[in-house]
Amino acid sequence: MDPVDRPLRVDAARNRELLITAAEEEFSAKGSEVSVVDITRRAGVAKGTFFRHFATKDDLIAAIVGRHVGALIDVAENLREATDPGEGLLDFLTVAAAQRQQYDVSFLLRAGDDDERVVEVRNRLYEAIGVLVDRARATGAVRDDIGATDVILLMCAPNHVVEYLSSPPPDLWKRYLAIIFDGLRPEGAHPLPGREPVAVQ
Amino acid sequence: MDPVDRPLRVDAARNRELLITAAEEEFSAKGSEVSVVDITRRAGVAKGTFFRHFATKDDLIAAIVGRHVGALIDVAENLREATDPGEGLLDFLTVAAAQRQQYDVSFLLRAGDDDERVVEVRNRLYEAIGVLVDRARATGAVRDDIGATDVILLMCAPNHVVEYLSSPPPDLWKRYLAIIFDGLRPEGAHPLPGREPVAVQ
DNA sequence: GGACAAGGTGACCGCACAGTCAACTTATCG
DNA sequence: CGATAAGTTGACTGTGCGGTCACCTTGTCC
Repeated sequence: MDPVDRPLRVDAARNRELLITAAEEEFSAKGSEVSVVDITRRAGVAKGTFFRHFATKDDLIAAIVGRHVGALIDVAENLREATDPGEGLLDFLTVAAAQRQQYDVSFLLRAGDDDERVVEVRNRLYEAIGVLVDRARATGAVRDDIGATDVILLMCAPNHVVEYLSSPPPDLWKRYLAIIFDGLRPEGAHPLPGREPVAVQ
Repeated sequence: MDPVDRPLRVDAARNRELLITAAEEEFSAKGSEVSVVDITRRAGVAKGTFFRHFATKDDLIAAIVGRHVGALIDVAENLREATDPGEGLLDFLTVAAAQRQQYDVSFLLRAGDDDERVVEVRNRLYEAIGVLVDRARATGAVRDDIGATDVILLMCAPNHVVEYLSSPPPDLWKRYLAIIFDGLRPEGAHPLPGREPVAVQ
């Protein structure tokens, strides 16, 4: 339908990148309470420019999520071949938490978000995590009564819990990832109530 | 200073209670994104009535936090005498999570909240938790490299993680409390990176 | 270099929000 | 009762938001 996939003019490409970067920085600094003018002010462009590149604010969010979750999917897929699957899963969770420490877009993954692009990339990520969890469980690196959904739900917790501090040390999340991962190990595990929830979304 | 502490007129007392209850229900249903008109509509009173009882929206929030956190402080103080301190700590975390399942006001406890009434009641809660953690650690029920601040930070995680599902089973938090508490036990604990953060706020 | 489409701009719109207030209603008390 | 202070009401204000658009600027291509 589109006549040609004509490339962006150089100034347009630069402004688009400025907007995405500015948005990441704003979301990182202020959480989810960021307005379009906040973003354009940091990017140094006018409001109209924002809406030339992104039809709605949610479009920009989908672009950011695509970028970050795409990177995470790559990490997860590379770790499929890890010789020690338990280490592979822990490595993935570490990379994921470190990424969120810089640009936390995890609130964009919460259920109830109806944007189809976000849902699609989220599902691809969750499939990739499922592979890592299954391998880790098969080798006894994690307890056998947990599944991929459990890991997905717990994945963001190390980053979230440190937000109760007003200025947490930048790598405090490592401490809570270690505690939670110890809870996933088979040694000294107490039986879990209920059953694994069926799926995310 | 006040001339007399004259009691509220009966209709005023009833409306005040209606507003607090309606606010709890709204916060419980929609999270933190609740407007004053949402609350007054559910309470069945006009907007002006809200602002006669609470000077600002934050005043109402402080009243709700006071009520809920006060109840939690009572629970923590009663569990000081528990014969098994490990069970006592787990009982406290269970009651706290169950309470949040109904009315989650944990977002009101996040750092950066400047309301002094909220800060004061929060600190009293954290002191009470500190006693429970110290006793549990002294008897070897929890690993010796964690402290009260760690438990405080992890306390809300079981409720938060289930919010990534669109309609989680109502007691799914029990599963993640069990996993996290297993991570706090001494059996099979791997050494933690970093050190315990100094304090909340 | 000139023509023109692509891109940039900021005043503007409609809306939802927290908070105000003058006019009205009612519980309380002698 | 009747008087009056206490409480209620909803239209109103000001602010900030996401999004629009007519006009202006500039990169691109011959």
